[in-house]
Amino acid sequence: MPELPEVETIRRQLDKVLVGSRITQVEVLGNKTFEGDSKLMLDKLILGIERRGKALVIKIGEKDVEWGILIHLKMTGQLIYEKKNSKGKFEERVVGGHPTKDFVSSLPSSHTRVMWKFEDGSVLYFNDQRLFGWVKLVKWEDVESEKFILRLGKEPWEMSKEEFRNILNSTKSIKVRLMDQDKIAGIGNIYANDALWEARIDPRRSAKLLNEKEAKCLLERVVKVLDEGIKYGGATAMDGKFVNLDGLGGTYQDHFRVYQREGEECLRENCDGVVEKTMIGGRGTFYCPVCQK
DNA sequence: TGCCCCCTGCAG
DNA sequence: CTGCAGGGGGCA
Repeated sequence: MPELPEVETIRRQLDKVLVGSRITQVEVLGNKTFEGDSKLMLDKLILGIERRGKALVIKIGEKDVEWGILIHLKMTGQLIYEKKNSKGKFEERVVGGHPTKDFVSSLPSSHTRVMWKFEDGSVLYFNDQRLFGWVKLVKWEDVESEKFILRLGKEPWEMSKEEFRNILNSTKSIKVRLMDQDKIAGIGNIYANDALWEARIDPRRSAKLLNEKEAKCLLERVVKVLDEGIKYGGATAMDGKFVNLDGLGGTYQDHFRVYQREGEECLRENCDGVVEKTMIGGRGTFYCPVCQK
């Protein structure tokens, strides 16, 4: 469910609350989510929180032995950090991921798959409704050679316009290509739709038919909407349900260009188009048929 | 390169 | 009840 801006928001939040904590207990519920020997995480310190594309990497260790906890939230994964005071009252709750009532319910919930408990009594929950997400423990030196990490393309910010043009050499639709994590990492359905609207490009067009100017513009707009997504803390649709929580209630949804705006007026000045919805590669695709060519 | 699959839950 | 959900892997 989360794309790069949502995962980056979660990363920044966890970085503030988790680094320096010591894991005292780990619980794995069910056998689908976690891969590795969970006992190896016991007594380790959280050293840092990193991100690779849409995956999080929590660096843990003790002395010279370091491990990486790879986490992919896929469509419905959530990370919820909860800290209570000595009276058992919520002191802090940091949430990120798929917007369900799990965010405001008592934990663990029926969707909790992994729990990490820390020395100070705080707990990190990995919840996942649809069981697509995964958590994997690997030695730190093996993180970069993990299959998922190894395949990832560059982040949009690191990509030159020449490199971007090269990855567009495909008969696939431009939208499908933008979302191909092996080619460029981090873009999902929301930001692909919105970046294409920004660049005035029809998402159904074949990637290889974009000219140099269009490709350059598109890369700029990808960076623009991702930056904006991060600035607004990602997109969530919890509609104020974050009351009393120091949460990750992002507000990018208030800035959607076309995503989920089917039937509404195109936001471009002097365009009288109405946003349409179609399916590309099995994913809902929103665009303005008037100004996106 | 397209399709189907992994799953659960919710809106229409 | 069907279709759809912000992801990605495997298959031919």
